[in-house]
Order: sequence, then C-alpha cells, then structure tokens
Amino acid sequence: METRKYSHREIEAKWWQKWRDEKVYEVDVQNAKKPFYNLWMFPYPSGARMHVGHAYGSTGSDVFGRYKRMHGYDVLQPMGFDAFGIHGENYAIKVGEHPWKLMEDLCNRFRDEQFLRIGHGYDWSKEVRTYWPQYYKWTQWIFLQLFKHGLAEKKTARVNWCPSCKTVLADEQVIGGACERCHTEVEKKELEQWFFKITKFAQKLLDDLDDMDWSPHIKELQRNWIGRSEGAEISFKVAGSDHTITVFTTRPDTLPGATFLVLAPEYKGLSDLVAENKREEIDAYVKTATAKSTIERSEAKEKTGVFTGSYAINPVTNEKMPIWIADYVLSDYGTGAIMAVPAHDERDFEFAVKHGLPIREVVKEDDSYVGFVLSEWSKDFGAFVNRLKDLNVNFLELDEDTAVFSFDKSILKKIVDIAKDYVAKGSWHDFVGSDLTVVFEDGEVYHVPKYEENPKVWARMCTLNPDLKASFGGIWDMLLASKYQNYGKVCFTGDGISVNSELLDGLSTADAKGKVIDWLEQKGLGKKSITLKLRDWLISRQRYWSAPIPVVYCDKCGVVPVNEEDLPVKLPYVEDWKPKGDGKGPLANIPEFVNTTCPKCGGPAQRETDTLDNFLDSAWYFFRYPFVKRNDVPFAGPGVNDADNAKPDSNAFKRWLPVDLYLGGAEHAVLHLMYTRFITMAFKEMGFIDFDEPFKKFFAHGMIIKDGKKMSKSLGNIINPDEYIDMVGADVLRTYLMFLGPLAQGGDFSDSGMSGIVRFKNKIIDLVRKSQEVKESDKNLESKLHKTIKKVNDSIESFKYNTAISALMELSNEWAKGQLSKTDAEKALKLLAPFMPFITEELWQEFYADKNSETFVTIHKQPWPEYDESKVIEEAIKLPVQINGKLRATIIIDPEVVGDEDKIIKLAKDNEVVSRFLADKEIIKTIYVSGRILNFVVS
RNA sequence: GCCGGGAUGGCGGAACUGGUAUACGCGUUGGACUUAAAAUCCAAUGAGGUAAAAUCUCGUGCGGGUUCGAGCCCCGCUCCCGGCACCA
Repeated sequence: METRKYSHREIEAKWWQKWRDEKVYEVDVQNAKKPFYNLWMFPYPSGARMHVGHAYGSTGSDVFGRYKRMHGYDVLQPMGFDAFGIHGENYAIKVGEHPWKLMEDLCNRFRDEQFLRIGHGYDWSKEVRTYWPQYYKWTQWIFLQLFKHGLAEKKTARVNWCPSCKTVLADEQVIGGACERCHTEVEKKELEQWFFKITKFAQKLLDDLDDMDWSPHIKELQRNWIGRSEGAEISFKVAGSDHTITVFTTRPDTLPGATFLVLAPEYKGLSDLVAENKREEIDAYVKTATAKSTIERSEAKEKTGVFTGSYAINPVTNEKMPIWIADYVLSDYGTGAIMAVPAHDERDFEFAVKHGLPIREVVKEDDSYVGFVLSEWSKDFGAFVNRLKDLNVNFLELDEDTAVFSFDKSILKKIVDIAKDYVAKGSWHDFVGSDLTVVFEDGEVYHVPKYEENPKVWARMCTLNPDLKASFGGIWDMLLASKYQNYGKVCFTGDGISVNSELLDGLSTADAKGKVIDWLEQKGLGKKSITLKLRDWLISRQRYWSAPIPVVYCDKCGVVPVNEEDLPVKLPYVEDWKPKGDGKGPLANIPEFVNTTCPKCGGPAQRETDTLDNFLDSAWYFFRYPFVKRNDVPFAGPGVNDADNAKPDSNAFKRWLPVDLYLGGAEHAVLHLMYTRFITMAFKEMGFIDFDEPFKKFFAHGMIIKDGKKMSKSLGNIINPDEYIDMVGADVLRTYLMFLGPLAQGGDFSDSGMSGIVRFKNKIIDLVRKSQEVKESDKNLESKLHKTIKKVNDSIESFKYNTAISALMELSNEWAKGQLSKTDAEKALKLLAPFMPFITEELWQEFYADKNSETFVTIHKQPWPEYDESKVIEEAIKLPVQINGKLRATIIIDPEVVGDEDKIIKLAKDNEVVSRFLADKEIIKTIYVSGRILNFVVS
C-alpha cells in the first residue's frame, strides 16, 4: 500500500493553529452544561525555557482533561504564569534585565513556543499572570479583606532573614535552615512584619485532611508540618520572687522527675531571673548563643548552658529546681522554657550528666512488656547448651554464672522454641542472649539488638534489673569502660509505669498524664495544652518585584488600609529595583511612591514599602481563572458581591469551584498547597464562598530526573522538550513521557525508549489506513478492542497512563495480524487521542470527519468509545494445575464449564503430567478457584 | 534520630481481591528483505541445567512466619528516595 508521508512538524503546527483559531478548547463558563475544572499548577518562569519536567506534569494533566472532554464534559483547562515574586526577580538580577520586560517576554515564549506546540488543550482566553495589575489588584484586595476580618496583623517576631535574597521569609520557605530559593543559610532577626493568621485554622487544616481525596503522602507531609503536640502547660513559682515560669511539655506525667528548668537564651523576662553575681556570665552566654545560626546551634556536639542563680519550685516534690539557660531550648516553640526531666528525655539527660544535675527516675518500663533472666542459669543449663550446639550457636562463657550467646537470626525461631520448653517447665522465666533478647509473654517474641549496637537498652536492662546486672557482670563492666558509659544511667523515653511519683505511682503513662493535669488544674498551676509547629504566615517581603502591601501609615490615624476603590496600589516602574539589604524594600527609596495622603483623614501619610509574598499570588489564582474577564469581582461566590447574585448567570459561575482535579508536584506540599487551603478557609469564614477546601481531588505527579539526579541548572543536565518536539514530534514526546511509569512516580529521562513510541505511532497510521476498506471486524479482535477500552478507562482514571499505552500497544500487535472495521478503527483511534492529539486528529480528519460540515469538528470532542461487554468473547481458559502449590500443568477448558468443579478435576486428572504426579499419592485436599487455579494437596 | 514511600530480568516497568511472576516497551542475539546500510518484518531473550529436551531446579533486596498457594499478608533487618529534625 502506498503510504502518505506524515511530517510531524507540518501536521502538528497545522492542528495547534487550527485548534487555536477555532477556539476548540475555550469554555463558555456561563453556559457550560457539564463543568469539569481540570487544573495543573501554573509554572513560574525562572529560566529561559520550560524543561521537560514541566512537559511531564502538564501532559499528565492534559491527558486526563482530554479523556474527560471526550466524555462530554466542558473541561476548563486554564493556564497562566506565576511570574511575580522573588524567583523571577532573582532570575532578572542574574541576566541583568528589568523584570517587567523579562517576565512579559518569558511568559510569551513559554506560551507561544512551548505550551502551544506540546498540544495541551488550554483555554488561553483565561490566561492569568500574577504580575498583571488587573490580577494583583485582587491579590491586594484579599489582603484588605483579611486585614478587615482580623486575619492579618503586623507584629514583632523573630523571623528568617535571607542575607542573599535580602528579604525575610516565611517558615515554610526555609528548608533545612536555608533559603528555599537560593539555599543560603538564613539568619534570625527580630523585626516587625505583616502576618496572616494561618494558625487560627490549624485544627481545621489538620482535621479536613482525613476525608480529603489527596495523594496520601502529601497529607502526611502537611500533618507533620502542622506538627500538633498534645500536652500541658505547667507554671513554676520562682523561689523568693513573684515570677512564674510557664513551660510546655508532652509528658506532664514526668513532672515529679523534673529536677531543673531550662530557658532559651531569648527568653523574655530572663533578666528578672538572673542573680546579680551571674549577670556577666549570662550576658556573655546569651550574646554568643544568639550570634549563632539555627544550624550551628543544632549541630553543637555539647549541650552548653549557664546557671542563672535562681530556683523554681517543683509543685509536686516542693524541691528547689535550679533555673538554667541553654541554647538547646528553642525560643520559638512552646513557651521558650522547659522543665527538664533528665531521666526520661535524652537531651535533658545529656545536659544533666554534663553539668552534674540530679536525675530522678519516675517512669519504669512496664515489666509485662519486657522481662529478663530471673532464675538460676544452672538449672537445666547444660542440657540447654547441648541442644544449642546442634544449631550452630556460638557459646561464650564469661564466668561460671554468666553466659553469652551469638547466633544467626535465621535460627531465632528454633532457639525460641527450645527456650520455651524451659520456660514451660518452670526452669526459667525468660531467656537472654547477647545477640538478642528474647522475651515470651503470652507467646509474644520481642527482640533487642546486639548490645554493641544498642548499649542504651542494655544499660537500661541492667539498671532496672539488679539480678541481671549481677549475672551479666562482665558485660556491665565492658559497658562502663566503653564510650557508652554515659548510658549507664537510666534514660528511658518511652511510656511505662510511674514510680517515685507519690500521687501517680503505679499508673500507666496515659493515666498519669490525665491525673497530673487534673491535679494541676485544681491547683491553678497548669492546664491541658496543644502546641503546634505551624506558625503564622509571614507575608512581608523587602523586595521590588511583587504587589505592594496596600496600607498607609498616618501620623494621626496609625495603620490605615487603602480604600478598595483605589486598588491596585501600582508597583511603580523604576530603574533602580534591586534589593539593598538594608532591611527595607526598594520602594522605600521612591518618595513619589512613599508619600501619599491618609485615606481616612486626608493628612500626610507614608505607604507601606514592603511587598506581598508571592505565595499569596498563587494561593488564589484558581479562583480567578473562570472569572478572569470580570473586572468588578475577583471571583463569583455567594458573598463576594451581592449585586452579582442578582444576575441570572451567577449560579453558572459558581459551578466551577471547588476545582475538580488539581495536579502538581509534591514539592509544594507544605508551601503552596497549605496556603491555598488557608486562603480558601479564610474566604469561607469571610462569607465569600460556601466550601472549605479548594480541590476536590489533588494528585501529586512524580518528578523527571536525569541519570538519577534532579535536573538543575548547576548540574547542566536540563532537558529541553523543544528539541524532542522538533525531532520526533509532540505526540511521541507526550506518549514517551506517559509511558515511563505511573504518573505518581516520575521517571528517569533517557531518549533510548523513544524509538518504540515512534514505531507504535507509525504502526497505528498504517493500521488505520488499512482498515478503511474493512466492513467487519474479526470477532476476536473486536473482543480485544473492547477489553482495551476497559483497560484504558481504568488506567487513565487511576493515572497509570503507562498501562493504558501498553494496552493500546497490545491491541496494535494483534490488529497487525487481523482486521478491524473502519468503525472499530475509529474507536481505537479515539482511545489514543488523549496521548497523541495531533496524529489522531490528522487521521480522523482524513478518514472520518464530515467533509461537508460548515463548522470545524474535532476528534477531541467526539464521544469516547463505549465498552460493550457483549462483544468480549470468553476465550478458552488456560487453567493452571498445581500439585502442592507447584505448577505442574495447564489444561485448556471451555469457558462454559468453568463453574463445574467436578468436571474440571476430572479433566485435570486425565492430564498426562498431572496423573504422573498424582500416581501413588493420596489427595488430601483439592482447591479450585473458579477459572483461576486448581491445586491438589497430596501426601 | 523520627515520619512517609520504595526495592521485580541487562534497562523502564506489568501482575485483578493471596492464584500461571516478568505484560508492554527498550536493549541484545539470530534470520528475512537489500549491492550495502537505515527502515521494516519474523524469531529468541530471568538464571541454572542438557547433545537437545523437558512445565527438572532456583528465582520479585535479606532472614523468618502465616497459607494448599506469597511480588502481594505478618514479624525482624538492609539499602535507596523524599520530608522533618535539639519541636520538649
């Protein structure tokens, strides 16, 4: 057959232009009948081109959108650019261009040279760019709403300062003590800044997660980030003064074991507690400690600290507790002060050992959980050793009363069984070896690693059990001589039974916590309390390329918000926009911007010169897309604009939110995704919307790496999708990327596998062409087609596009050997359309489109093929036959007799191989799983 | 250290609810076509075993367990990836 040439360059350009000109993917938000909001995280341009990672995620989203569109949904797939803010500005500094011009150029290029060519069904008529004034006007409007509702406030706090980016950062934007953008180590500074009160919603942010249809690991990351800890606040009286010190602890049950208090060097009110003769020493310590960075502090090998000279009183024991300051206590978690319980906290323990502070044990490990050797080893000892010798157990006798064993873990079970005999006989209560400690309690087996690896456990065992210490004197002495000697003292951090605690004695940790909290509440000394790691969202930035915070400072009226009708507060175009690092934003140097009049009294006033964190821009952009044409409201919802509700179209508007499906990278789990949830909750609280969560479903796609490493500019291993689009076409690149593995997993980019996709594409072209004259499909091939429809449906819906593609490849392999009718070939073509939008359009237009149609009709809006179970032929089943679980034969059975167990057993027994294996054997049991497997259990 | 996720041929990965492990693709080898190459097509391809076979043995990171039967479930490890990290 003569084959027409399909140049991917030609046809791909032809179709994306056609789609654009015919507005194929534009959605009428007001009149859409079946809305589906399909969102992918818009990118931020921080380089010259998009890389293949963007192509991967966006294709993953587009495939789903196309699938839904062919199911008759009005799929809104908008796109825009998160081009305001620090990442773009840093790039502008690097290339030495003004961000206004640079961002406009970059975004145009991303859109026109990359996104359009890759064949995504984006509705560009709803494009959003966060730096456009018509967009950031509403970002500022949101700030004003939060301010008016008490969700934004200006306060002084110790904040993160990035010396390289020359701005403050939110906690979420500090990764491992370094700036999220430039990886410079951040400093802590005490500054007055604007915050959003995200902590107000902490509990809701946590609770909602339980029922949300989000990738589970993302939910877990958010839970960890919120970091909820339940415990108690306890107040301690300072001896000889009116002061009290309040601490937070998750272990109020250990209060009787608290032997000293430790305050952070930044503790407020510290100077009131310092004894005169200690003042100099303390000042010096505070000075060195605060000069250290967070990283330096956490990496300190030794726990340093200084005694203040003051004492607090332990309310349970009435003993004096020295008050120390030490930099291992963090000022910005809890109350900045702790009660130290060295017996049950490793850090306190280390500190106590170093500074010679008392250690009081108040929790004992529950004996019913771990027990030790109690009885005489001599009893049945020799017999036991003999039995172990047969098992290759290394036996080492330290002295006549002390025995150490080592053995391979593989024989643990056998040793346990032997030892159990002795336990059963009453000879021993437990069994201990040097490799393992095996404890039987109600048949349970516990296991403790080698003492060299876990000396703490051994030290604890010996301390808690004097008998053990006596019988293992050798090991005990070795421990004391070793580097682990510090652990010779008890430091048990788990739950157990309270001891030495008077009112709590004998209670389990959980009960003791409850009881001590009741006791404290009665005495007015404390209460149940919850502490979070999550802190309020710091939104001030001392940078140029962002939306100015819309407030002014008036000498008379104080902090005054800008009137809504005066928005946007425009970011002035200036030549000198680079950050100075003086703690003020570049806007502070522009008098025309700074000097204004007070919106309230009309008097002279100064504008706020900090700008908004760009994460606010992206925290609400999905609200804007459907309503981007509306300049009167940011988005439509019940409370946004009452007048709007009077319009007949308002309901149509509202149907688009929340977003049906959001796809994006996991790297935004605690930044962007937490902020979007907060803003949505704030909108709800302010009455603008009537739902709590922004996305019905969120799916995290994986990352594309190169040779096992992240793609990065510094490694120079960034893959540009453009060259592949040139070389093999967007259809092949898309399908190749989706074929790498499940979408959640990402993949390692290597172009070696791409040739398989090229072959597959060419094969489909040939097959569709050859089917044009075929009137009727082969029955078995039609059956395969319908199985494929089902498989493709299931695979796409669970984002396992790789298996959808492999199912289509299987179909093509069989199709090459048989005939599909012209109509069935169209079905196959449609199944491929989400992956290869261009070639499927080309073929469909050539062979299937109505040439007389006046309007343009596209394959991408054709109905998706229906799965017809009646077309699926039940083929003869190859039934595996096992004997004792081993495959011995497969028998071919008619699908009609699948349910007839007796007949199948007979058939199996007639099989030559089976009968050979069954000869002379007694069948004990026969297991038949209908149509799946037949297993004979024989003697 | 803590919390997640993972480990399957030479490679990327399949495998329904515990039921024939390695689908699909790449690569490799051999063959056809060709003057030749590319492209295309056909065949083989987990390891061992054998003259060749075989439903002969072994095989889903390691050691155990449950089960007629385990890649999948349970217990204990190792390694890799991601996140958090002196968070009381």
